[in-house]
Amino acid sequence: MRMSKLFAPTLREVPAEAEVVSHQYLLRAGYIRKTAAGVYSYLPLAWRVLHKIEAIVRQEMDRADGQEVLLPVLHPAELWQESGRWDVYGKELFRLKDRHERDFCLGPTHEEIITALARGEVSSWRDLPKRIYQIQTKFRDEIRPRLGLIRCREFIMKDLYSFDRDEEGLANSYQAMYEAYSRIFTRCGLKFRAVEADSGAIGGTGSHEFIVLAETGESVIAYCEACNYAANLERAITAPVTEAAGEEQLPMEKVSTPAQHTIEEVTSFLQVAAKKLVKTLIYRAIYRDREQLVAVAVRGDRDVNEIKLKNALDALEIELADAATVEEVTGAPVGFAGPVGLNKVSIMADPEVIVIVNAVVGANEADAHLINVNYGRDWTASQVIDLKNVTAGDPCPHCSASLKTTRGIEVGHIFKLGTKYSSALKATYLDESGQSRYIIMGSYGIGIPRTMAAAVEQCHDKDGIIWPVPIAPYHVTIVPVNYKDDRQRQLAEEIYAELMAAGVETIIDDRDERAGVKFKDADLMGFPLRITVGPRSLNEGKIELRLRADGTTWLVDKTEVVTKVQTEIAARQP
RNA sequence: CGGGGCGUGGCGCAGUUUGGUAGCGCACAUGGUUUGGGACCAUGGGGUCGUAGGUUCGAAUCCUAUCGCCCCGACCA
Repeated sequence: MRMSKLFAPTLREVPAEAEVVSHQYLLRAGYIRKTAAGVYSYLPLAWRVLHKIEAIVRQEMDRADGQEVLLPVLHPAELWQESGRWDVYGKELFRLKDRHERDFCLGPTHEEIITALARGEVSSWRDLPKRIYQIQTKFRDEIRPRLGLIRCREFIMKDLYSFDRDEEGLANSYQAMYEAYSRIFTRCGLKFRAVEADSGAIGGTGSHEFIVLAETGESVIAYCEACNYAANLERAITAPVTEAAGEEQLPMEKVSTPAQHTIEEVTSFLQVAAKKLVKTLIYRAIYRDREQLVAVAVRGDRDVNEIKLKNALDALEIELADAATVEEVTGAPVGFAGPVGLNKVSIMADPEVIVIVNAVVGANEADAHLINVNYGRDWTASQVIDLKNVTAGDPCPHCSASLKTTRGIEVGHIFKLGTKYSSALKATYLDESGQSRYIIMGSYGIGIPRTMAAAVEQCHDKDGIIWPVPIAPYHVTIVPVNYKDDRQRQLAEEIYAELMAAGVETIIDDRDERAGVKFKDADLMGFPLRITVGPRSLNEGKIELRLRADGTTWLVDKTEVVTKVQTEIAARQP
């Protein structure tokens, strides 16, 4: 490709709307342009990168017995009503009507479509297993699109659905996908971790997320370097605490703590560690037909994990109760709630709380706390269940080594669905004994543009993108320092022709621009290799080959350029 | 949806407080000088100041409404 013809307008300045590096560089280097909030046009360079990612995904899906199809974007409401998600999916679903006032939506995911397809076409155990996938544009009316390509309202996703006869079959499919995903992201040249995830509203019995490690990510994960434990913070757990040793239980006592509301205030006022405090929060749990208030007790140095709480309560939504409600329930202003004598609501306690000896808790009256509170003697919970966020340094639940935390971008998610959709949509097959059974399903997604953005988040420097070779839009760019110089131009064109003939994906910067401009653009666009044709090396009869990643430069003979380029590219294909 | 911020040429911004008919840098075009890390000089083109009402002799500027965009939160494969 000739730079003079390439449609990749670069920007010197950072557009004001771009906050994260992937967004900034993809805009500046001419890969994408925004069409509306969370809706982007992919320009030629981006489209090449996306194709490369898709090609890797296809190969691995096919290798794992996936079969590619293309399903509709436009979904009739009936299928979504049948699964119940027409109501449940909420405002995130893009809805529309046709000219006859019939309801449709734009597909945010395709469980309904694929399950409806399967129920018509799969009838016997002989038809299973099947693994069907597509790469297709999805629509989700996100509450807040953000971070450029990382959270869009329209995006390309690979989604595969597995259909099995039983749990064992599902386990096979799930494992096959787990391995395929690991290969995909490895082949894309990305640093990632597969983590245990909350399966959320999608439901099912198991789920892993594939997280590309990057500081700007929306996900926080906890992982152990000593064993292979890794989980999204939403569901990460820590090894159970053992009984605190030795300390003798003292008589409970009320102390005055005027205007000491927060954990920090109380710990410094009473000179006790936050670990000795019980943080008591009042939550409102919302169900389909009712609401319920609960008190949640975690250790003073902990944060409540609202996902765990929501799951434990099996509620549709949960939210912190407002100040008036807290006062009504506890009889005290916010900041003085405690589990002792709290009888208007049930109490859910984190296991760490009940082993504290001589704890400090709110007294349920203004400006007072209780000290030397002990579980069992002074109060009891209606349920003791893990409700906290783990933090770095907590012991690993598997091996007790110290957990670490890091941020990342969720690029893939695999779910065991079980019969959630097959039962709702009546997708059954006849087993070997002639009995009708629901098909056991799994669903497995990869965000393609998000993967591209995640790669940029992970692979860049102050000058621009540094593409991993497997997903780079072009492998090498040739920069004649002065294209108008006959000798440089001829040699550059010669090398270009040779590389093209050898099948190397090459750009030649044939623009009448100053060298600096071409270098800057090449760095910004992130091609892994750069060939510089200029007087310096030309006078020695050599060509310069430079590695974008670390600036390594080789002076090679003209006749060896193609081989050297091919060698360096091959060396960087995981 | 709650909180905050912003809409002025393709991009980045000034001008708004104090109303007087739009400006700077980049990019773009032409000519010249340059040419190994975003050159310089000269000339030039391009903007109903998001939109709609209102106030006023006069509105980018004041008022009202509305649309769009960004950030934080809630939410979310």
